[in-house]
Amino acid sequence: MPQTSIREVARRAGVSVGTVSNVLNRPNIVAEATRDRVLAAIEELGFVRNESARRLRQGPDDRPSGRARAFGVVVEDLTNPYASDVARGAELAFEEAGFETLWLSTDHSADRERRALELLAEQRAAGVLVSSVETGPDRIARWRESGMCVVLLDRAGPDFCSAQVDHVAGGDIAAAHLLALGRDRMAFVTGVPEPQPVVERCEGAARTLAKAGAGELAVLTQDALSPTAGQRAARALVSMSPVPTGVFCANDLLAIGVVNELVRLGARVPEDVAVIGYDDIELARSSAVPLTTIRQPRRELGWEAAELALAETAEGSAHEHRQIVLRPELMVRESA
Amino acid sequence: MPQTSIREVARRAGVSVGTVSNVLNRPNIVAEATRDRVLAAIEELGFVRNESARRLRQGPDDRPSGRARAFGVVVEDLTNPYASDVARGAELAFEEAGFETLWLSTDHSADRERRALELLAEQRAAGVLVSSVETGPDRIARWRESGMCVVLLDRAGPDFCSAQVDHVAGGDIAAAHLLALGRDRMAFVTGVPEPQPVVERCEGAARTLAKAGAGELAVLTQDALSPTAGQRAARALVSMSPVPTGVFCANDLLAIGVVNELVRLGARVPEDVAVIGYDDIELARSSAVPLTTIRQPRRELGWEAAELALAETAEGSAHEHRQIVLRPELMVRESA
DNA sequence: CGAAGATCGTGAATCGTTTCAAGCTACGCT
DNA sequence: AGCGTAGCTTGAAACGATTCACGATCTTCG
Repeated sequence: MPQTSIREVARRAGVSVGTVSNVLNRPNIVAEATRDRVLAAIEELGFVRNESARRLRQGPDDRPSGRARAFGVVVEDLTNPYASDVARGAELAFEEAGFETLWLSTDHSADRERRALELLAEQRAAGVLVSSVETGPDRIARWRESGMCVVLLDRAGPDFCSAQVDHVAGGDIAAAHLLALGRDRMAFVTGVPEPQPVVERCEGAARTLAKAGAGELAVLTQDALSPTAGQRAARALVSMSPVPTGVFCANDLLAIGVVNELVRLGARVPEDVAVIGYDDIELARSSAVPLTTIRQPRRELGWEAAELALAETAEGSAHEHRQIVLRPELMVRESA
Repeated sequence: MPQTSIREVARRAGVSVGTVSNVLNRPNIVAEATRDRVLAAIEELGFVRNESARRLRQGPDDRPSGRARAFGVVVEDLTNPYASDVARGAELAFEEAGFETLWLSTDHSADRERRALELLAEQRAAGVLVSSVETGPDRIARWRESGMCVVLLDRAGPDFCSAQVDHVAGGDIAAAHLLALGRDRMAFVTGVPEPQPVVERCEGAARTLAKAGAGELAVLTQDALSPTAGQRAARALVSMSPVPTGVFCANDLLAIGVVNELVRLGARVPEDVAVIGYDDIELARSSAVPLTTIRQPRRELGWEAAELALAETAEGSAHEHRQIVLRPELMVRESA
């Protein structure tokens, strides 16, 4: 395990360590012959830069030392395609700006969230996009003080940059569409743990119903936001009296489960029950009854959040926090 | 940005830097009063350990210095639920052993793959699980020389530990099941870019067909492994003559698209065409026609790979490479 | 021919943390 | 009192890469 260091490369090439470093960082100021000799030595020894050492001693002597060229993206569950698409969008923006992206998921544990942010702080990441925020504001303030910029994903906060989708508007759009189809006995299907955005979708829908003078929005809460939970919800729906004529689901996975089980139980979609989902995952387009749904600009969300983080990093203390709100979009297919 | 360092904490608490370090790493050898004073100072100054410096100076003076307590998981596409489940399984094992996990995806780019592995090498990660391997063996050998252990995911290699699912057996199981149902006009639906495992599933199925003396396996290659690609495949299937009676799909997403479109086009599943998928994603269970599919032990795969990596790291040079092969399992539902 | 640039290389200082040998106290024992 | 010991603390030496003020050559031109 002889950690090949820059020093051994220098010895092998018959130059000083400073020159090796120059070959690595400003190849153009080194004479070609020397450069080739150094590169050859690097190749022969299989030298790989030690990023820790590099970060430790960094920046011209006045600048604060040692920020990594990396951002973290902390979300609740990376196995959820919504989250991984947002992360991917962010990664694209960061990559373009020459930054690495660290994907971290908290799996709904406050402990893991704290751990993830602590990790990023210890790594001296340039900043972080967080969607899951269980941590108290004091602790966040502290990380920020230590120089890491924090952008909220899908949440808002007075002292933060944030990028979010207008979920209230999404709920409104969905409910208005169902009302326009004459479906005024409406149910909202959701599952726990219920993320804030889902709560807002429900509010938006409820408000629109109230404004239109239609009946109450019946809320069915399942134990997850998954297709199988949707199937259970469908069974509950058909046993209600009267059976709702419009169903708005907290996400597409639920909606797909609801539609499949409704069809299975003999209800026609959308004739008997109109169903509308949320997210526009790829499957929505190609399920048995193509799903009408609310499309969220997912990659764009991640991309915009990343741009905010990059701006905040670049602008330094002159920075003013900005809140970006993206509007979701109704995709009309066949289920409603 | 005054990077609060251990030195300032020491000054504030009126102790030496060595003592602060001891509070951080071996709290029990420090007198309680001192420890409290140091902890208070840390709290007041908002001190966060600099992980780069820590890693740089590490290990008792003989051991090779500076391996991070982190492993990388490099897969092709983290937005694919299969990959993220494998990664999650690995993360669980690593977490239990006190290691961090870095998720990296290559998005089918050899460049990004090289970048990802280079990144891990530069970070001095303890090791890496890779499923995407476009990189030549010489370069891998080099990383390994530099002390990083490499475990192959879903691939095998003579000089590596590896964990994989027996895809040939998976193809065999699927084809045998369809044969047992009397479906001997069989098609295989796949998409490009076609991962090695998919190629093996196809081989397994073809071999089983040949052994049974049934007809050729017709192969339909689409431009992706997605539901919409599946829909296109379905349209191609019904225009074949004779129309195949059994369809084996490279993954469940394709299969769901195939089933939905077949139903839409008026074919009955499984009466007219039996369809079998691969992966057993959650949706397979709850699609319009619950999907018969081959279940892969995904988290377990990640977990086992992680255990191999941990073992290799622990055993050092005494280590002997092991190949783990997990067997997939037939899940009979309604589509076949 | 000699001074002024231009072009390259050098090597010591530095980043923040951990480790370890050595030092310091307070205490118990003879 | 003298000595040993246990319990804490100290301070300096690493770790590996980067930077920067200086040298050392080599060109160019009055």
